[in-house]
Amino acid sequence: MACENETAIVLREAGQKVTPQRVHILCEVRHSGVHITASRLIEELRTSHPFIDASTVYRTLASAADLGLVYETDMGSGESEFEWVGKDRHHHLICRTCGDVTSLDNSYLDGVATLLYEEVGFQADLGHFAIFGLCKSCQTKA
Amino acid sequence: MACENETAIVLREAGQKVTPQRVHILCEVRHSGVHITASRLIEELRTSHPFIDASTVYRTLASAADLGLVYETDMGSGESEFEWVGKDRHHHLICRTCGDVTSLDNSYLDGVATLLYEEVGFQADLGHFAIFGLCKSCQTKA
DNA sequence: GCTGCAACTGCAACGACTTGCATTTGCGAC
DNA sequence: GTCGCAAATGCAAGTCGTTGCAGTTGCAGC
Repeated sequence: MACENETAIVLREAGQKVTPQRVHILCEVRHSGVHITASRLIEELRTSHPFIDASTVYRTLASAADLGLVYETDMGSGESEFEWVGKDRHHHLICRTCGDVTSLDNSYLDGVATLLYEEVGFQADLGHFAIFGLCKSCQTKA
Repeated sequence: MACENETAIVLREAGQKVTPQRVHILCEVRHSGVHITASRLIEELRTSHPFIDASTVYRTLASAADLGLVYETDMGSGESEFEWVGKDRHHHLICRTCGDVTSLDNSYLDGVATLLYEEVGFQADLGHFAIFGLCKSCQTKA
């Protein structure tokens, strides 16, 4: 797959060693589409590459998150979810009732980031944000 | 302490049973000033009330958070922090480098909440928010 | 003051994630 | 091609927080 070569290149450019484990893990995240929980990822890897240890998965994901290759988001369920970083930065609206996740364009919070920098001097890292609340359909149901 | 009576009243009004464990736990949160991590809370309770189980602490805090008595915030360290709900809602700016926490007035994010409700129909729960980034002094140091 | 029941507690087991350490491995230098 | 070392891996043990369940307890009604 071209994906694997590309992932390897990204890793090498980031100054990381290119190991089959890392490539497999990151490819899996990449292919999984949107979010994937750590446990689900480990589950999937167990079938395709049974020799990869869970701790390796967590370490790889943590270092990838540090490098900005993936986003790590706490969805409030006690499990972290991971997502391959694409070109567009976006946020997530998470419904407390039904657990539904909606993507939200970056523009909403950009203003806040600018404001914070101008007034407080705080350089907010608003690249990926989880906002909890009540979604439209759950509001009408309640 | 007057605090304990008051806490008991709050609990009863919320339709919860008033047990010594709950009163102790909530008083501890209240007295701890600003934020306190769950593990630190359990630590403190172990000295003052050694008979309280950790699971009771977590359950009490979870139900208190549901009732809006305390805020639960994920500070990104893997440990949740709890804070007694005062009159003012506010947010936190957390520096990724030095770990410093600054309080932020509620007004900054109110606009975002309104915008979200008008445009997406999502009722965001922005009562208490943790924003990660780089604080002023760490920016100049870097 | 007693009774009944729903809610709360404590225990133990469990799942998610981290950490320490010995071994292995990628890869740049020779 | 092979050497050496830093970095990554796998294993096992440990921590943090959650959950199921049986026993206990607050408290409203009598």
